[in-house]
Amino acid sequence: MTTTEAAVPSLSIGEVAERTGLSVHALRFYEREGLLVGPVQRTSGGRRRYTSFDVEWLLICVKLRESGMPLADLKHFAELVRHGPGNEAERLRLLDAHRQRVDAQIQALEECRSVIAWKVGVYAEHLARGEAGGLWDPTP
Amino acid sequence: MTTTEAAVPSLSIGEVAERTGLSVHALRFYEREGLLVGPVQRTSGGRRRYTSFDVEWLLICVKLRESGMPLADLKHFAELVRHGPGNEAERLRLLDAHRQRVDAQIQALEECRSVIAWKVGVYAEHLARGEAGGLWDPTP
DNA sequence: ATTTGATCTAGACCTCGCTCTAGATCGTAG
DNA sequence: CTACGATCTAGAGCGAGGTCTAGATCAAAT
Repeated sequence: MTTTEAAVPSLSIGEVAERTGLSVHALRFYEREGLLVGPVQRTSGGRRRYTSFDVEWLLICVKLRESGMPLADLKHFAELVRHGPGNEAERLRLLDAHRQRVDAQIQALEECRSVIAWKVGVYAEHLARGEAGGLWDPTP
Repeated sequence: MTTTEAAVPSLSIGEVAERTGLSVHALRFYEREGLLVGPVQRTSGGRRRYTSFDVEWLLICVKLRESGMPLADLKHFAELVRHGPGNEAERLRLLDAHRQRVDAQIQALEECRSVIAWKVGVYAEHLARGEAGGLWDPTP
């Protein structure tokens, strides 16, 4: 013990859950599914200890998941990183493909947004006019 | 109440599937789940005939679903419309709440996008430099 | 020493949103 | 009339992504 603690903080699963927004269940699930780059360290008593690298990786996972990357792709990415250098081109392809999907998703959402906003406007106007106006039903 | 009888072509389920992008299975499923405003008309032989109103509504449903509205909310919206006028304020709330969620989603995606784009940049640069550079692993 | 709370494993279970199957019927083309 | 494809119903099945349970163990506080 003594001086080395500050360099490798080593968090418990609960602390990691707090920091990543994932539940402890999800953390264990991700590990089982092979979504982590390396095996999580354990204490003598068998409890998980996460390094800051683990947490960083998990934060990336969260971002990728948030943006709709399937767990399978995440797993693939983790495998690539796990096998070390030499496959950066593939990692790049994977990420870039995902970025493109995200772009498409943003575009689609913006289109939806404008359709919805227009509808909201229709209803708002209708209400403002004291609901006397003609609002035909299969909502215009 | 509509002006043109000829403008109500009455489509089969297959045709509606084509036009909406939903499968025939999904169309029957949506109907069972009460996601449609009215009951779909039937031929004497029991086959569904969709009006252009049905199709319009379904196209709205598709947009709302695409942007992540759960079927339960869609059902609620359909119920409001089904019960006719008088609840426009609630319809407005429902749609506007969804619009806000979509906005948040777009924002989140844009954040993800920039994180990913940055990472793509890191890998690309690394590769351009002939992968001699230092790429530490839990992907920087 | 005891209690309390966090964590452990393995595996069952859940929600969501469809998708598919089976077996019957309809309707049109030859 | 016969075939054949589209449609019908009821209900089972599926894949994704977790979530939850049971029963045990660990670690810290009283």
